[in-house]
Amino acid sequence: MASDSRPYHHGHLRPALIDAAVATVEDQGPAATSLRGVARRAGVSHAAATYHFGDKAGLLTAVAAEGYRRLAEALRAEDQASHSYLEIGVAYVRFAVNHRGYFEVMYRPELFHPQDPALLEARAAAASELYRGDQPDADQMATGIAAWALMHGVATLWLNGNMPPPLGDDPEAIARLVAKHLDVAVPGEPGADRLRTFSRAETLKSVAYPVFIQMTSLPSSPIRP
Amino acid sequence: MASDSRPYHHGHLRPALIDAAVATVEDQGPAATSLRGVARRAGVSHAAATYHFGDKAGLLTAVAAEGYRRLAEALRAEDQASHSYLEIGVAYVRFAVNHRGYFEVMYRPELFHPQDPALLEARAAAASELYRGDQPDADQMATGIAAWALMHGVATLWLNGNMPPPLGDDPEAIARLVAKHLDVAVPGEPGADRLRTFSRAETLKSVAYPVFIQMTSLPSSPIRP
DNA sequence: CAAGATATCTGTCCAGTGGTTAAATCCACT
DNA sequence: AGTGGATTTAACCACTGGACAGATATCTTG
Repeated sequence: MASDSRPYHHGHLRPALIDAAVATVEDQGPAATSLRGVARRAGVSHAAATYHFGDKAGLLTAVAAEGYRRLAEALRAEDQASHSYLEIGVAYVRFAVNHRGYFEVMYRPELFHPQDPALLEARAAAASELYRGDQPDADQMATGIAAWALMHGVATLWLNGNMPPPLGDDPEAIARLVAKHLDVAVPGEPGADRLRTFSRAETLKSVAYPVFIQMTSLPSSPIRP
Repeated sequence: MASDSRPYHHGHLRPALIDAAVATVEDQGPAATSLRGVARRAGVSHAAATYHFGDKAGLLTAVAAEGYRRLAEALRAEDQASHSYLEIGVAYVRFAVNHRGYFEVMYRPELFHPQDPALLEARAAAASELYRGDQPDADQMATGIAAWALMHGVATLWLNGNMPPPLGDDPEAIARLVAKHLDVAVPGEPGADRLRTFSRAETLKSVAYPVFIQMTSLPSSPIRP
């Protein structure tokens, strides 16, 4: 009832526009992504997109929110599959590379509405799905940030084309290689010496997830006034 | 001879436009930066900017090139001042934060002409200034990439407003905190066990710089076709 | 099933943008 | 003085994001 020959009502235009936006970001880059181009790609007028999302930033806000949902799902799936902290980090890089359309929007707050309730809720939902424990202390948080920053750095440098070619063209392999240099021991914590590497499942709940939930408390990006 | 009351010829329009572009990126963000806005800021018509840089991407190419020059200068100065590998990493983060107008352009190759000769030369000059040694092997390179990715991740997460507030608002302090978790030992290298931390000057030439020079060999960013 | 009411989408208009081109202005040199 | 080249402006084009009125479809409610 909605696919005869271009009916007046699309039926599922909202998700179709998000898909079109992601696809456009993926092959044109975020800078060259236009509201009208996305609408054209979906086969509707640009005003239809405005109706659903308010403005261009609103569309990209929806892209970012959906991205957080999918990132959370990917990390959760990897957790259940491998129970490996290292592999969760690798999954983060894999997500960035395989879904760069989402990823490249998610970490450019100047492109969307960083205070949008739906976006915040998607982040919070992702976090609450992952996090089930106590608040981390400062040392635990620093450890988690180190892991996150390392994987985020690998992902962004790879996406920017800044990885030295001799390292090969497999971003996941690079992530594993680099992760060997991360020391996830929490200083002063009992058993710290046997947690030197990035691969103990036990550190998962106490190190990575606390960081992820803190992420959701959003520092209301100090970027633009 | 060039500052009476708005002479027809500016005299130093090229650098003035670069400054205006950096300032605009700094307080509007890269997405909202327009060629016309930059020209207005410099007090000239947009066509004058086009004359000097060809197009908007050309202007941002010049911004990126100048950014690489300044980054190299900052890292070199820190090296001579402290001889500390850790502090060079901190200086990288400091540069990103204090000169975000440059930094945010440098790592967005979709904004400029990544193959521009002047840009490549600036990167190469920065690298040759820093690098004076042999080609690194794969292990050394992985170690350097780990350090670079970690600091790059800290810098970008901070710029994006994604650092958890409890960590404080000093990005350099966060960089030092996080760096404690980086293990710069090169596996299988003699003396690896005593290089566990991120602060030995001796590792400087053999770890950080090789990465930086490899960076200049430019993988011709696989990003956009 | 008729008749609003509502949701969804289009067409049109506006100011602003990036880019091109011709013309104007200035400067250096003879 | 005046010619030639460098620099800048002005005018134009196609496009963008956004606003709005109106068209079309769907949903209610009688």
